[in-house]
Amino acid sequence: MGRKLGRPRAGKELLIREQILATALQIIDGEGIQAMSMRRLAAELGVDPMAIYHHLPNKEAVLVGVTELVFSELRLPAQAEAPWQQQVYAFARAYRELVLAHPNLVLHLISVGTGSPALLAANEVLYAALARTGMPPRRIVQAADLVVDYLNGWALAVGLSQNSKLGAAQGLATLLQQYPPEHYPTLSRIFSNLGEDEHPGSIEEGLAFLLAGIAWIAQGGDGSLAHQQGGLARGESNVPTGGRGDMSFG
Amino acid sequence: MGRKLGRPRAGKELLIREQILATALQIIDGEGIQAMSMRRLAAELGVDPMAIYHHLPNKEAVLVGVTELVFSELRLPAQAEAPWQQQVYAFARAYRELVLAHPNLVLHLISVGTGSPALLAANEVLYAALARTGMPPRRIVQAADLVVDYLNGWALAVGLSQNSKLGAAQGLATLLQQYPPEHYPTLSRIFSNLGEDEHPGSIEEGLAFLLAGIAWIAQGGDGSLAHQQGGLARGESNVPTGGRGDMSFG
DNA sequence: GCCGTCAAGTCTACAGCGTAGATTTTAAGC
DNA sequence: GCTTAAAATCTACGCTGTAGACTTGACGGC
Repeated sequence: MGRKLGRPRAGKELLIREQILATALQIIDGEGIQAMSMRRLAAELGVDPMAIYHHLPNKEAVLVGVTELVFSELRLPAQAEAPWQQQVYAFARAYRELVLAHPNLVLHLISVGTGSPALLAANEVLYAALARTGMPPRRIVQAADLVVDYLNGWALAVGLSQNSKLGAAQGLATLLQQYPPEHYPTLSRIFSNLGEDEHPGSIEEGLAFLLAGIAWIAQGGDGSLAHQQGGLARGESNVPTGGRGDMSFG
Repeated sequence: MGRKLGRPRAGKELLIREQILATALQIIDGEGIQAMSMRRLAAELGVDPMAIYHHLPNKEAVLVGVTELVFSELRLPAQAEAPWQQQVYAFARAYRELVLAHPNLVLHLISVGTGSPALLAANEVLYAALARTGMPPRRIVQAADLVVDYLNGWALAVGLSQNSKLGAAQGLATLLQQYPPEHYPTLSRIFSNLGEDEHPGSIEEGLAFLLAGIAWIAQGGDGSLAHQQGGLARGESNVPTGGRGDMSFG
């Protein structure tokens, strides 16, 4: 019988860590993360399920390994001479490419990725770009958190809308059609006056808003509501800008 | 034996949809979403696992029901007179309260929530606030997407860091200590010049940047890199602002 | 009052999951 | 040459979601 037992000849091992992770990524990219079971992965490798455990301690380790494999593809063009806005754009684009290449892995990219050295390098680029604004460290960290949170939120939306191929706003528009227009007047008005050719995968528009805000505050804007026509005068803002978690309504 | 069979007396039903969802939420809040199995839920209700299926078609329906239950708690103060920035803040705060009250449900709040009528009402508030900036519909949708994506990214970070109680930047700082400072010079410099008392749960600072950017563009800023000292002069920006998905590096 | 239909709950069972433990064979180290 | 350890397999356990059959009692129509 073709039943194989015992340790294989040298160099004839059936499995290596690299192959396991590559195959796992293939399954995830092709059929989603829920299709990636240890048994399925083993079948794909033509091997007993338990064989994998000689190379990786458990399923979580496989997923972490796959995530690090993907993050290792992250390559940033270190253009130290460019304006900081372009550097942030470059950071965002690199992350965007990763997410669009592996949308089914998005959740793990966001959660597991934090521990990856490749991500540290990427953050070095982001922080260096933001440091060139001249803002104090505290503001830089806040701005970086803002950029990262936005990109993660956008990435998650991409990952979730993989099936429906709709952006968040697009899904809202569809849902809206089930109700009479007067029920949600603003939404109805705005979406009826909107062109058809929006592309939800874009990240530029959001970043444009975001970088404008960072630039404003870096220039000396106080982040309050003061610099808006018809807004509050400087000093009478009642939105806490440096508060310590006071979010109550009262 | 205490073995119960058959249809119960009128009014003596052991289960109602409402109780099932409330108990499921209790499990999720207390022990995380992975603890919420149908068997566990049934045990908590003192009932056979299959009994649940007479009230909800499957586990996914339970989770959707729980999500809608939580979203139904979302109540926005409709202060139509306030400046639009404060209205956006109010929207963000309401969402924040929801997330902090049920961090273990974050992923479902983001993904399943889209179909909930309560979320439509919340979006009506957000869009109405942004419409008061005077921006054209296309910009309003972009700004709303930005706000929603940021809040979702922030919420996901809260959900993921529930165990470690660390913010994204805080986790970065910890990871950074494993390497010599000269390896990631900018990160090292910034984090060493940073106070200890950062509170990662805050959303105000990010929103301050974000609203500043929206206000700038609403005032007539073009969203390019032009309005930054030392940046590009107006018109020579090579960052696409109205592009159609052209994200290539070349 | 009676009877068919349906609803609520139980019980059994199945396929799939992650993985612990024992077993077999062979490569590598002393 | 002997010992140790590694690679792969096999079996088995407890867990999961849920399909299907069964029991009992409520309810509507006659």
